Amino acid sequence: MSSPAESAPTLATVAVEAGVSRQTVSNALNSPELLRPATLERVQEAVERLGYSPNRAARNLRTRTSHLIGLRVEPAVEDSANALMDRFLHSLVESTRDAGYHVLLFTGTFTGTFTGTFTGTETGSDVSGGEARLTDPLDGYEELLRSAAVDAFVVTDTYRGNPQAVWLQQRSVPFVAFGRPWAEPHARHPWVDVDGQAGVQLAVDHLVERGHQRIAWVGWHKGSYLGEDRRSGWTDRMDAHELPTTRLSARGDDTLDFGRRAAHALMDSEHPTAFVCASDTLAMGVMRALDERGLRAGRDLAVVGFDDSLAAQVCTPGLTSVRQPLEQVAVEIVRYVGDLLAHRPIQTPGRTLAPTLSVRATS
Amino acid sequence: MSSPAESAPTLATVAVEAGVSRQTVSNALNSPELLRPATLERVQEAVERLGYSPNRAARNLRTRTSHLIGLRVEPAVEDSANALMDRFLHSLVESTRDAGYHVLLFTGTFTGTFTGTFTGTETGSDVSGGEARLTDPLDGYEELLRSAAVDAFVVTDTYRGNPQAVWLQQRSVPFVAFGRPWAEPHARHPWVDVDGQAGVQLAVDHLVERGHQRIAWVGWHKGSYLGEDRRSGWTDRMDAHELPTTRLSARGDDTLDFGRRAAHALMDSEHPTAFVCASDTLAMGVMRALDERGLRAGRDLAVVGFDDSLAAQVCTPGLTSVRQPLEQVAVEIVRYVGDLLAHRPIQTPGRTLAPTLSVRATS
DNA sequence: ATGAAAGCGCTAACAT
DNA sequence: ATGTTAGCGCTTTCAT
Repeated sequence: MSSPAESAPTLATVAVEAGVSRQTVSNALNSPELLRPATLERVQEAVERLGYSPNRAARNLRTRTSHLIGLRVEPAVEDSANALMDRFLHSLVESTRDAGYHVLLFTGTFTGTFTGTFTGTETGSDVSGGEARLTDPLDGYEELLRSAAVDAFVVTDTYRGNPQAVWLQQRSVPFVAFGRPWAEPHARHPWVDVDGQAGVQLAVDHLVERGHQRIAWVGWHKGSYLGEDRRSGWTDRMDAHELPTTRLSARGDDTLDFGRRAAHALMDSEHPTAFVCASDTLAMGVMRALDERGLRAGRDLAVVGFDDSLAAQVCTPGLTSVRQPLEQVAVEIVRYVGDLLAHRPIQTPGRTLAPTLSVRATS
Repeated sequence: MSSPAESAPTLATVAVEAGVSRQTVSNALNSPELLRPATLERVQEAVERLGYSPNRAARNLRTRTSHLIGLRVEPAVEDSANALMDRFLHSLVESTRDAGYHVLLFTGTFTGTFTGTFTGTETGSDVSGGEARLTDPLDGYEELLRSAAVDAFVVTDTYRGNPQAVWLQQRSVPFVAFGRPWAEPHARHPWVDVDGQAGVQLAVDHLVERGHQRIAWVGWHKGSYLGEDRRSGWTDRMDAHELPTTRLSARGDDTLDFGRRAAHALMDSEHPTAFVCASDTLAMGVMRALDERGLRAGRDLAVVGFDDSLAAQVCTPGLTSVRQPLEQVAVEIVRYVGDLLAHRPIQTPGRTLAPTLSVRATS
């Protein structure tokens, strides 16, 4: 690279430059403790002088590893506050780098378009309040693995009932999931998850401390494991505080409009003083409903969201929200990937991390 | 993969299965037109039956390509509405896939922490209203290139005055920039950018149509090329409509708090009826200021942001915002990457795309 | 249209 | 502690 014309140096170039054999250069890089200090230094100087970096393809071919971790990205959902991906992605890239890996992004091919209300779990989908693009949830994984393009996968969309997990496990594909294997309690792959129940408990306790008694839940359909987990934090703590939950719960799509309509319905009949929501998107819908009634979140009623999205941070008034420790999630995931690839036995197959509450003006 | 024990099939396995030589299998994959239809079909059946995918490392070693495109990700900035990355990233992954490539993510190593107001352009930084993590803007590129891990880069943070572009060009690194080479008008690398001036013009015309006459600008520091480009859309159209701009402009950090303070200051002395902002983050700050004065965006005053972030979409009232055609940006970038790697001459070194205006309740 | 030979750059296994 | 040999799986000549 130092001079554009000459081709990149190889092990052989460095070997000649340092006056040693190719193997010694290889050892200097991979097992420096084998070299006599003087030789090591001579080789390192040559490496430095030539600007040598070992060719990845050659190394990958020989070692049968790529030091790449595959991550399938789903389309960003419009009209939703769910911007977790940015934060998680960077944390993941940083963690993988510290472990000597890189992240390879891929995507599924779209198999069609779906309009209506999403209910099933057999295909991935991105619901944006109406239209969704359907993708085969397994598309892309197989080819990357067979071609040895990646060593392992990080699977993030397991919350839909993760059909991937079953398939990947059957094929003994190395992967770590962000999300518990809800539908398969006996699954034995490593996973990292955030305790949604604990997060909502934090929210409820916070609201009770603030004097609220009629606290409503606005969440997702009954079929959603994640949704029910978060909701259980509400029922648990409400029961513990001996507060009513009857008719104070609404379940539906993860859309702004459902949050809005649910809030209107609840306010019409049940007069809650606070809303706890399964997502920031729903919370934004609740805020919209309050606004439409001339009410103000934080003064007239309290609202708490889930995800601590950028929208929660910058909207007015600032939305109190449960924050997932994504940085820590990424670190734990990469640790598991390391264990997997080193064939170290996985002691605990899963790890649940505790979220925190970002308190802002709406509560 | 079909049976966990047996190792992955290779060209040789397929050749035996199909009763041809290894070379013929290779041809079937890479130059199918060379084979007689009957032979081709026989080979394809064998490929299918064995679940064969060519080993990437071996192919990469031989062809000296990786079919990987490197993208450096910067940390997600907290307390900012700037969630462009999600949308852009997915578009890029999709476009690259269609072109037979994958995206490899990497990150710079942090060299320190910075507190205060960002002004320089010599290092990358992420300003989050106070503390920033500094990274060497070139870190990571060189090693990936020397080791042939990637074929080319997509460089996204060129708006800071892109020191990368100069360095990468000097080394004749193949890369395409998202963002014009503002500081180096004679740079000859391919780039794709969005016309910020045109976006703001759209916003101003929209507001004038709505009857506004005192339209204020809330933007970034004078040193920001991007910021000045967007601002010129305001001055241009204001002049064209023969509307005043004097003392109606504020420039500062890209933070919610600056937007808020700027809005207060402008309202105290200049009584604007509308605000056009260089970013959604600033617009959110303006909305905060309005709220603090008991005013309502969309009823009492108009506000327009830039980026069409998720926050703009879900906040109440919905924020009118300039939307960048990121999907198209990604497509154009990948087209340039293809030209670059195929050594096709680059006809036009840069391409500017027109944004649109997403009109919502604040205007 | 198909096959044989060579070699990309590296590291594992073995020898010294 | 260093050198020698072989081969990972593929594609690029070149020959048939």
